[in-house]
Amino acid sequence: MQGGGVEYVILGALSLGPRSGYEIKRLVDNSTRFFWAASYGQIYPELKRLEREGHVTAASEPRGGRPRIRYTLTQAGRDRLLAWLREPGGGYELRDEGLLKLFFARALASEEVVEIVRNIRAERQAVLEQLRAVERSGVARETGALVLDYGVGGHEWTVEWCDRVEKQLTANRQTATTGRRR
Amino acid sequence: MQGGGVEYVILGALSLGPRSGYEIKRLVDNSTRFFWAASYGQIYPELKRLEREGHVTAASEPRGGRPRIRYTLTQAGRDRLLAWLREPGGGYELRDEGLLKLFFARALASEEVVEIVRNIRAERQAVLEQLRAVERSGVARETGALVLDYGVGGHEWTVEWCDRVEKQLTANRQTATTGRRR
DNA sequence: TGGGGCATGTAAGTAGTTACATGATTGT
DNA sequence: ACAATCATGTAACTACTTACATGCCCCA
Repeated sequence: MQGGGVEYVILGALSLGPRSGYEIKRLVDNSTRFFWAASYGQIYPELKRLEREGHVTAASEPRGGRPRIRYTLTQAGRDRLLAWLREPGGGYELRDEGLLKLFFARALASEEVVEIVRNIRAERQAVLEQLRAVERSGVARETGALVLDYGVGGHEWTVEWCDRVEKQLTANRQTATTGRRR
Repeated sequence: MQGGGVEYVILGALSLGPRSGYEIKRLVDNSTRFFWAASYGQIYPELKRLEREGHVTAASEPRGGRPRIRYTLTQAGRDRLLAWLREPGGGYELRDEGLLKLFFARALASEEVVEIVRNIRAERQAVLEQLRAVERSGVARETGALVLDYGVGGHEWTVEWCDRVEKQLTANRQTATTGRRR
């Protein structure tokens, strides 16, 4: 995936129908951002680039005195999207501060380690809530619902994992304090 | 978390004992990279910055004619690490091309959607294999083992999710083709 | 009449990757 | 003699975020 990847977010968003940059950003912010974020600083310049390359067309459609540029996918753009969808690749990258902390938590007392786990749990629980709100809002349709299901399920699993670990850590502390083992 | 975050990877790595930049990179590549990657282009300049700031000290310890700079955590550096570990924050960022494809897969026939799911599965299965290799190698100790357990469990869950979805999608296709429902 | 949302855009800065340059040592 | 690994470093580039600038529309 050369060129960053915003390209496909935009092509994908426009495959659902013509949209303005602002509307694409809205779509990103309440769906793809959970697995692929994008800022205005990426979206607007990329829309211009895609227009130059003939993958989208731009039409000025002001709403009242408010300017508005509606972008539409061209056939070339649709072909590009389909080609990408059919490519076998599909890597992922994660940057998780909570896990990084947990990884280096040896320097802490076990009560403090539990604190980190609780923070991770709270964080994921909050995301889970957001995902469930998306679910209720019914924004996700068709295949989009699959990804949502993955997100909800995965976060539920993570929250349960945190609960298990917390119990395990506090149990260890108990037996250690009581001196029953180790 | 200002300043990018490599800072804490390095501080954390050095909390396990003095190390060279090269050795830190090795540690990153076979453990933290799964949730926090770092390149030489980040590590070496950051080590110099941390030295200037008094969080680490550098000592030239050549191995034969081969140069080698061994960095050691100072008390200030250890304090910095502990302060960060105790901060409540702990966000995460994900960039997953497979999920992005799945999200926009409406443009594809259902056999091709299955193909995407299979690709995601293969990708995760490969990571799972790597994690299990780390597990067998016994590199992870103490709290590091917790994160490894999370990684293994999470990837197992994902692989199972892919299997469920694949079955579901092929079943739908069957009934659709047979005309039994919808 | 003021705040929030709609709407577009960019400049400046930060972060990160990649590729290259250099060279010694160890094991086969 | 050759490859792999140890070891340090940087220049150039790409990517991304943040903050700002601008201004209209709608509703309370």
